[in-house]
Amino acid sequence: MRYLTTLKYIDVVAKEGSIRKAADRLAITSTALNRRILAIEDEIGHPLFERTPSGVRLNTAGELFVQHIRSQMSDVNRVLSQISDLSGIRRGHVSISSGAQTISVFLPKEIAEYRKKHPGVTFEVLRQNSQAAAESLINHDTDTAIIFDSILPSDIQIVATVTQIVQIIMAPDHPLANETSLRLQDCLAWPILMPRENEGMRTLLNVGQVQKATPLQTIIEADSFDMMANYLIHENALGFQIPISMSGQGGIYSHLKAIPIDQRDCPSGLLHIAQLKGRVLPVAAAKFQDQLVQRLNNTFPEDTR
Amino acid sequence: MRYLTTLKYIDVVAKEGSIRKAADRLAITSTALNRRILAIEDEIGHPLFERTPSGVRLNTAGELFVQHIRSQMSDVNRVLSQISDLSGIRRGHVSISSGAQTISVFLPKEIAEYRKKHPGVTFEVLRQNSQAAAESLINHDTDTAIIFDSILPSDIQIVATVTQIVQIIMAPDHPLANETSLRLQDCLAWPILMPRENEGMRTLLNVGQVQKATPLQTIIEADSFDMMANYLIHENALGFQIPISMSGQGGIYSHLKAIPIDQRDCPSGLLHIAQLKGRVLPVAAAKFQDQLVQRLNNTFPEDTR
DNA sequence: TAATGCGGTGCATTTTTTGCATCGCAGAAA
DNA sequence: TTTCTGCGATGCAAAAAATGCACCGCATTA
Repeated sequence: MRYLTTLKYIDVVAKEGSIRKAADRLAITSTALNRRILAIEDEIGHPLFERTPSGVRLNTAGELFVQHIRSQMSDVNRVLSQISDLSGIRRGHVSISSGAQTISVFLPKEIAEYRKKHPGVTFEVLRQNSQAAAESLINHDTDTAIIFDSILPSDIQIVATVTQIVQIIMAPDHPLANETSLRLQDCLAWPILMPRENEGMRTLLNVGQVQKATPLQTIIEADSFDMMANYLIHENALGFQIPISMSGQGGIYSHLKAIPIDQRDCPSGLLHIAQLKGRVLPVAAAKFQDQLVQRLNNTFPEDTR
Repeated sequence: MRYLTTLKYIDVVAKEGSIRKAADRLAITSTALNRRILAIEDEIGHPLFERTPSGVRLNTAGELFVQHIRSQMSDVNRVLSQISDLSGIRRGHVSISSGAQTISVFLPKEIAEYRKKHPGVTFEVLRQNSQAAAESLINHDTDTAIIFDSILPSDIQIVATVTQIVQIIMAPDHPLANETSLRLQDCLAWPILMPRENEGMRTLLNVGQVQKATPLQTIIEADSFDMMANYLIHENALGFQIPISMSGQGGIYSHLKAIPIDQRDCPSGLLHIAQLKGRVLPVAAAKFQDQLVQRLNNTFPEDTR
C-alpha cells in the first residue's frame, strides 16, 4: 500500500531509534527518510521525535501517533484480506504469541488442522512469555495470544480461559510412576527439572515450595519444556507439565508418565486465549482464534466459570 | 494530511457517484483523479468501483474499503487533536446529530456552556431524524447524537437514556390551561398541531390516538416544534412537547403552558445519547458527550434504569 | 585532539503526478 | 434510426515531488 509508506517509515524509525539505521533497513537514503519525517512533523504541526545525539526517540505526540499508525496498518490488512475473500480465495495471515507450554505440541496440531481447511492462510508463531505477549498484542505485532497463568494489563481482552492442573512428569519406569497423585514431599528424593522464573508455571510451583518449605533439588532450570522432557529419558528425574502440553499423540510426551500434584501443594493455573481489547481481528485470525477457543473448551470442559 | 489525500478522494468519489463531479469538487482534473483510483485499485488487486454509463458506484470491496477509510480519517483527526492538546491549547471539533426536540433550546445552552470552558472547540449541529442520525454516526459524519424514542441499529451504542413524558402545550389563557393532567378526549374540541410522521413523538401519540379511536382535528403537521409553539400564540390550538424542549429560560416556551398527557393515552418516550459502537471519540467530542449525559441525568433523575 | 556517528540542508537527478487533448462507449434525445 | 451528451480511460508533455549525493554543524567518545 503506497499511501502507507510514510507511516511505515515512521514506525520503523520509532523501532530502530535512529533515522540512519531505519533508512538502512528500508533501503533508502537517510536524507530521504529524514525529510519525510520532517515533512510530516511539519504537517502535524508538532514534532514526533526527540532528537538526541545518538539518534531519535518518540516524544509523547509520537507515541500517540505511532500507536495510531500501528492500529491503522493492521486494520488495513484486515480490510484487504476481507476484500481478497470476496474473490473466492481465502487468504490471510495469523500471528500468534504463545507460551512455551503450548507452542510445542498443541499449536502445531491446531495450525495444521486449520490449514487443511484454508491452505491460503499463513502463520507466524512467536514464543514469548506473558509480558512480551501482551506487548506484542498492543503493538499489533500479533493477533492472538495463548498465555498461561498471568495477570494481564487491562487493555488485553481475555477471550477464553481453561484451568490446567500441574502434573509431575517422569520416565515410565520411574519408581513413582504408579502413583495416582503426588505431593511435593514425595519429590524431595529426586532431582528436579524446574521451569524458569518468568514462566507462569514457576509461580504456581513456588507457592507450594515456599508454603511447605519444601527444598526441591533443582538440577536444571530451563525455559524449554521439550528439553526438560527429553532429559527425563536419560536420568530418573522429575519435571513439570500441564495437560495441554501433552495432548499430542506421538512425540516425546507419549513416552512419559504424568501424575497430578496434590492440589494442597500446587494450585491449578489458568490458560488464557487473549487479544487486544477493541481490536477487530482479520478474518483468518478471528477464525483461528475461534478454533482455539472451541478446542480448549471441548478438551477441558471442567472449567465452566 | 497529505498521505490521506487519495483516501479522501475515494471517499468523495463514493459520495458523488461520479469521478468527474468529484474531481470538480476537489478542484483537480478528472483524469488525475481517475488515475489515482485506478492506481489504488491496482494496488489492492481488486476494483472498488463498478463503472456504469452514468458514473461509478461502490462495489462490495469498495464498501468495505470506504468504511475503513472513514474510520481511519476520523481516527486521525482524533489523534491530531489529542496531539494539539499536548501543546496546551485545547482545540477540537464536535459534530452532533440532533432531533428537532433538542436542537432549539437544549443544545444551544449546552454548547455555549461548553465553549465557555473550551473556546477553541468548534461545533457542527445537524438536525436529523433518528434514521439519518444513525447513518451519520455510522459514516463518521457526526460524533454523537441525541435521538428521541427510536429503535436504533445494533452498531449504534446508547450512552445514556432518560424518559420524557409527552406534554400538551397551549397559550396561557387557554381554557384548559389550569388542568394538571389531560386526556386525549379533552383535546377533541380544539385544533391540533401535530408533529410529522418521522418524528419519534408522533409514534407515541399515534398509540393513544389509535387505541382510543380519538380523532384529533389536526390542522397543521410540521417538523418544526418552534413553528408550532409560535403558532399557539395566534390561535387557541394545542401542541405537543417534551420537557427537555422547554427547559430554557426565555424564548417562546416561557410564554406557554405545558400539561402532561395522561399516561393511559400516551406512553412516555425515551431520549437517548448515542454514538457509533466501538469508536473512540475525539477528546472534545467525548467531553461534550459527558457533559450532555451528566446534564440529562441531573435534570431528569427519575429514570435510573 | 582527532574520529565517529548523528540529524539537517543545497542541488542536480529521477520518479511521480497532473493537465490537455482525445478515444470509445452507452444511454438520451431528436 | 441517427445524433448527441456525458461518462471513464489513455498517450504524451509539463509540472511537482521524492530521492541520492556531497557536505555541514554538533555532540560524544577514544
